Amino acid sequence: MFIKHNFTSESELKMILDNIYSQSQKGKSFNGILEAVLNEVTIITAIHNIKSNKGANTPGIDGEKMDKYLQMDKDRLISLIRKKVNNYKPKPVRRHYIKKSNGKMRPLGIPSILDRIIQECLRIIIEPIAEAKFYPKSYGFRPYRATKHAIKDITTIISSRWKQPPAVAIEGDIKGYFDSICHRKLLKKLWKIGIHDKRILAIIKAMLKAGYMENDTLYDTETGTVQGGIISPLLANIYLNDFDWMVGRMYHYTKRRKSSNIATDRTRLRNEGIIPKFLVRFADDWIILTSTIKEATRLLKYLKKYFKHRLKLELSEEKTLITDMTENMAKFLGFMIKAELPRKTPENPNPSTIVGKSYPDMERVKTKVRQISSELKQIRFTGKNSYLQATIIENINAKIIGLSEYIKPSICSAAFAYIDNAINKLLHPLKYSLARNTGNIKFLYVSLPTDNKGI
DNA sequence: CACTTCAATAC
RNA sequence: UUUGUAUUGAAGUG
Repeated sequence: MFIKHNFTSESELKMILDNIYSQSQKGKSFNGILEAVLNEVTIITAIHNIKSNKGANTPGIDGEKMDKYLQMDKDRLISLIRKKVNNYKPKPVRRHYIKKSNGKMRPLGIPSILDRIIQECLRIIIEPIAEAKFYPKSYGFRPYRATKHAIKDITTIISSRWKQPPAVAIEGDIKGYFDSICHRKLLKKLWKIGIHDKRILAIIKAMLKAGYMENDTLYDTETGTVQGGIISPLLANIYLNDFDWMVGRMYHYTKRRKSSNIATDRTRLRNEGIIPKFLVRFADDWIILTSTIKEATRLLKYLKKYFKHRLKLELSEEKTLITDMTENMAKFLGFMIKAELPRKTPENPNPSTIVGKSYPDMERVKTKVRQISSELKQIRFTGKNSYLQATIIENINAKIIGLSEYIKPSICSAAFAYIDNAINKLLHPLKYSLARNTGNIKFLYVSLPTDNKGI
């Protein structure tokens, strides 16, 4: 279908986007996308969306900052963007390396501000098309979805009364995912997902092929989508969407599923010899739950080939693991997942059905606590400067709350006790105290010293 | 009550 | 020192 593109207000744009989503969900494809992308309202909202991004003042290769475009006359800016997009030649991205948590370096590609604006214009229109066709159990980079939903999904799958629970996990790790995406295959998938506008595909292709500048030398980008590009997360999800549904069709979304009653369906599938398989994905991190080691091994062998030939991606030999969660824990998104009998309760003194449980990954918690502790020690060197002390404490509070909120959805009492203990030990000699909220969940919070309460 | 802006954290 | 999403906190407008 043709996308309406004569909208004149932001609310009208929102309605059109809602409509695109529901049409796309019905399997429709779209053309005339470029006109909607270059509508004045789209351009203005794109700038509005990204103007206060953290990197708005960090320029790309051309040295221009966001201010320049914010100060520019509106009509001039719009015609500038339209002119640029016509026969689009995006600037190469600026290379910058940042440290990852594991010590390795991550190559960022920083597009010029104008290219970022254009990417956001595209994202606004394309996102609802893709979003409607995405696999429901893909959680990374998607609106209204977070890691806790992915974890919850896994534990409920294990817990939902099975004859033979899917307690064997294939933990998948894709080597250098963003940087390995095959341009040709990605463009095919964009078409397949419903983007039937050749001009849009040409623009995206130009973005992918923009190249990068490092030490005044221009390098080609023959694979990958730049980490730092506004549409990159969306493209990354589109690239793995076929994989998601391929695994999904093996069991959860199989065409053999007929009954609305899950239990009868399950029995029938079992009688047909179909073994449960559930994929949960978060960006490049994925896990498949199945019932036996044998089936997991068989599937993994197939998936390695699938990734290599169908996606031109490689699975990490060391980090792609098969785990029997009744014996060992699987790691996913900073959590440890276990399949075990539930705790004994008066109502259920002899539990027999296995349930899925998630715990914080204590190794990660410990390294986070070490980081926080070293910052906490800085307070000693502030002397009597209470303003400086308050700043440090505010900052540490933010970190403790951030960590607590993240691990809260799992079984976290042991982790909280650990954090509590570690921080308290440091606080005692510093004569600070630890506040604790009164709710049912214990969580840690370094309180401001009483004489600093007013700041 | 609903909406906006600005910090920070996690992946 | 980028991008995306989620979360928490603060401030403001009607």
